[in-house]
Amino acid sequence: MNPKAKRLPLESESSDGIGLSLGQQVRAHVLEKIDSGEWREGDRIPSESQLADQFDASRMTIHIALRDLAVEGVLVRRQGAGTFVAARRRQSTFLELRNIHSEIEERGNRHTTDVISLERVHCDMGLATEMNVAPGSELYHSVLLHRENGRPLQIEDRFVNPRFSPDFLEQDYTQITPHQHLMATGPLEEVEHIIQAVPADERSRELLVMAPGDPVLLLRRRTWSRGMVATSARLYHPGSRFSMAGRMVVAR
Amino acid sequence: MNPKAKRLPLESESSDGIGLSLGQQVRAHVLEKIDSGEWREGDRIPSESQLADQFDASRMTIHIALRDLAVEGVLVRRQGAGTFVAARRRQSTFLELRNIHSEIEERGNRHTTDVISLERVHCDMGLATEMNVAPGSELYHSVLLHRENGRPLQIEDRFVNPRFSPDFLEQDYTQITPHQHLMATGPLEEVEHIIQAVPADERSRELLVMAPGDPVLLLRRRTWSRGMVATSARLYHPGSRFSMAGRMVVAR
DNA sequence: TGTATTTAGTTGTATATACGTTTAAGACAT
DNA sequence: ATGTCTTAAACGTATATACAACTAAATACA
Repeated sequence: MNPKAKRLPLESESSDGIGLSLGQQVRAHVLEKIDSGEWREGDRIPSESQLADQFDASRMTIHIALRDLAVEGVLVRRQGAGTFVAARRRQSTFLELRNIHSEIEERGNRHTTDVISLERVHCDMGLATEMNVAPGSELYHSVLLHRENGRPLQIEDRFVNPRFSPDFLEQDYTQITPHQHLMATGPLEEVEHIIQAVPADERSRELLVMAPGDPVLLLRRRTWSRGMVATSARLYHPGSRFSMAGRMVVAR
Repeated sequence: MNPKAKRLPLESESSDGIGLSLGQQVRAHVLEKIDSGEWREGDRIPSESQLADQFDASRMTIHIALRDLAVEGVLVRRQGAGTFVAARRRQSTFLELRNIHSEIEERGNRHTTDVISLERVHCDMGLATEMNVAPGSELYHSVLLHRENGRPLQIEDRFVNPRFSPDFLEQDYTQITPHQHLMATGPLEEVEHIIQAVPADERSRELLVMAPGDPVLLLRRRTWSRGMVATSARLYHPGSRFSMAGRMVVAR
């Protein structure tokens, strides 16, 4: 690299990095490439030297920026091989977006889905609050029954914001899960979970083939994407056949 | 600092850092000081220059080591002020060690505890497996009723390994919670949580003053410390008055 | 006494350089 | 086709230096 004038600290002229230090610009650049999807999981990103040329920075500056991202788990670096986009961080079991499909398959069992209903609805006040839309707005509503080896395990009662997923009703939910479709539709930004034990209502008792007196373990989940409530789901499970477990090693 | 001979990479002579790079030695040193309790939360640690002298390293080497620890959340660094030991990382709501006392107080309510029983027991096969001790071993057993503003909210049914906390039975659980006592007894290493919805048994219905048909939200928790199962607890909550909620922003 | 101002100390950022370590791919011989 | 060797490329670690930015305490001043 040619000798270059000392740059004025904290005074950067780059088009997309106003006010950011060089290292921060590099960081932002990498995160933007990943967020935009241009660089995907496992992709190799440009080498330190290439980025150093591109940003007119020294290799050490690039090195430290990438190193930080590696410590944070965004990148994986392999000496001699290169720098790669890390696999998305797994969340802890409870807060993980529990995907009934993967869950069942991980146990080596067969997952099937019955579509109970799939329709447009207009929301009432309560639902409008829940989905953060205007009362009376159109929403998509699906009710599915998930089975493990034929045995009912979960009723998925879901409302979807059409603005988030306009083609939600056109999918074949015997083939993919709404979860899969929605995850492919937009980036997950925030999740809210509420766990409750409730008495079984009639629909649950019938669809889930529950014994009298057996309560329901209800998981309510709202997810945010692109700044809106993308979907709100109620997941009903038979208390006698379903529990949620998580184990964690305490940090430090 | 005096000019010093180039050190042979990866060949360190320090007493407690055999085979570790300089940066790793610094890292290990800092973590050891924190783990041993010599440096506590909020303490200011030696400056980069002091550590550089101490390790006969350049300030940049120290800087990068401390910077990494800051990214990981072990340290907090304030330009101009110094480097401090960070507060212990909070865990996410679900997996957080839910402490009924803080939970109630955070809502601005009054927490009281009834001691239902507190005794020595000898464990059967199932309990021995659960606590990972020999069948017939002595265990401590406590049953407490936690109230929020006088209203029953949780039955805490707990077994404790005497080897972990020999003085468990001598505490006054109307004043402190077992949770507080146990946390002060040893470092938390691992936690297992299982959440279930179960029909209310007679004891729960009575103690928790539950309506007929109201199910119990049961949280089972085992914690490991110093390599053993320190305690196993069953926390019973009235389904109609209790839910667990958690909200998280998705990483990245 | 109370308020600015200065100053020493500390971290933040960046560069240029040097050499070690690891990986993957190509060359080559078998 | 297979295995070995070489080599270029990529990351890892460390140093010395320079200056910017910030903080807290000391100092000067009104």
